[in-house]
Amino acid sequence: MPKVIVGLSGGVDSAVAAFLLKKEGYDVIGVSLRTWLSDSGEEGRCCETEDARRIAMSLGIPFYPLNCVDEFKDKVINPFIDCYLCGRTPNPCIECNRYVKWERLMYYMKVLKADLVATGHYSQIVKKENGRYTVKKALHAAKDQTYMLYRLSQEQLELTLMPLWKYSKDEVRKVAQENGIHVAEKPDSQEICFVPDGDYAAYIERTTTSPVPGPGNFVDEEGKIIGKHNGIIHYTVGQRRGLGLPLGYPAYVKKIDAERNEVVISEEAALFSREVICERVNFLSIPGLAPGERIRCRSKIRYHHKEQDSFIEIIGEDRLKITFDEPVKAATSGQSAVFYDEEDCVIGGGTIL
RNA sequence: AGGGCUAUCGCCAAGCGGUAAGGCACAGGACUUUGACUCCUGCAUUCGCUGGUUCGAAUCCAGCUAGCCCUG
Repeated sequence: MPKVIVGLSGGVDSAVAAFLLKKEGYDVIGVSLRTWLSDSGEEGRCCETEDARRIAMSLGIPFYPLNCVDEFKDKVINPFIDCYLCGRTPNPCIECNRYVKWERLMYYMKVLKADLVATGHYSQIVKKENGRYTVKKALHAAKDQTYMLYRLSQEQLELTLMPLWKYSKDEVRKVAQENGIHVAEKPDSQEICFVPDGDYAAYIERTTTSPVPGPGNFVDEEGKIIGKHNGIIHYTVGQRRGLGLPLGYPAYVKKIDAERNEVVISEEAALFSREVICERVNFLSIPGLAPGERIRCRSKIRYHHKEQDSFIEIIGEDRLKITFDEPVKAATSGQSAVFYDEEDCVIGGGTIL
């Protein structure tokens, strides 16, 4: 049977993924990626090695805790910080998946002479008729994680198994319970794994050696000063709470102007736009778009967003334009947009400019 | 110095003699493998102060205080 390297996070999902693969007869090896260490030495939710070790032991599979703190810092944390310092809003999970998780899993797959890697993501990997690999929305849309996976490479997808694609979260927990997996009731992960307290701004301030932009002005769309902000890293486009601006109507962040150290405020209606431009585009189900080619798809501009009818087209060197039928709210620079075809497969995605 | 107007939650603001609307802001919670959004809950025993009238006053009266406007 093929030998498969399973990334064990210490949570239920990857544990059950490993369990299912073993049951199917795969030669399963558990691997845990230690991606960061907090000041106190505690581990984040994404890499709780001890839980992972116990899971591997109870499944009776070999287990290797692997250190990738340096890569994680280089590929995820530093870009995350730089992104905020530029007034944008990063999505570290997407970068981590592509450049740390899969990169490392594939590396150890080769080192351990395994054939495949596997994770506990809720997503299906499919090979399209054109020979390209892509991810397809999981059967249970509530847990669909294709959005976080759009940046994976063809090679990564080709050699990956995601056994949970047809399961719901409840079913996964049930499988865990029935088979004595001790993390069956463990809560889902949330927050940024390397910022367990959720205060990412404080994290940036104590972590970076770069100067962090300080307080500046809140301005309205005409540029009129309407208040003081605490520093641009504290805000994100579409944000409402925490502004402290009693304008009489709900006030939202429309734009962050890092150059002027200003945060532009508007009412909700001004947040909508039909066109969104992306960079760093990665295609999955198709090799790319020809100049002038314009295809119909459904696109989402954030993880918790349902896909909206749209067209996509290339408008320049690594620039893709999405045109939505109906305006979408608060497209946020730094977040990702992902495009789906009529079969719920990911066409590709990119970072919103 | 005269005349007028206004004083209700952090901000805005209803109320006009019958026992304090609402919005914004804020806090807490839910949701969530990113950040947001959203949703739910909470948020003035008290109406500038002191007296008075009344069964009953934020609402009427008087004085005081503060702010704004006009005239000098």
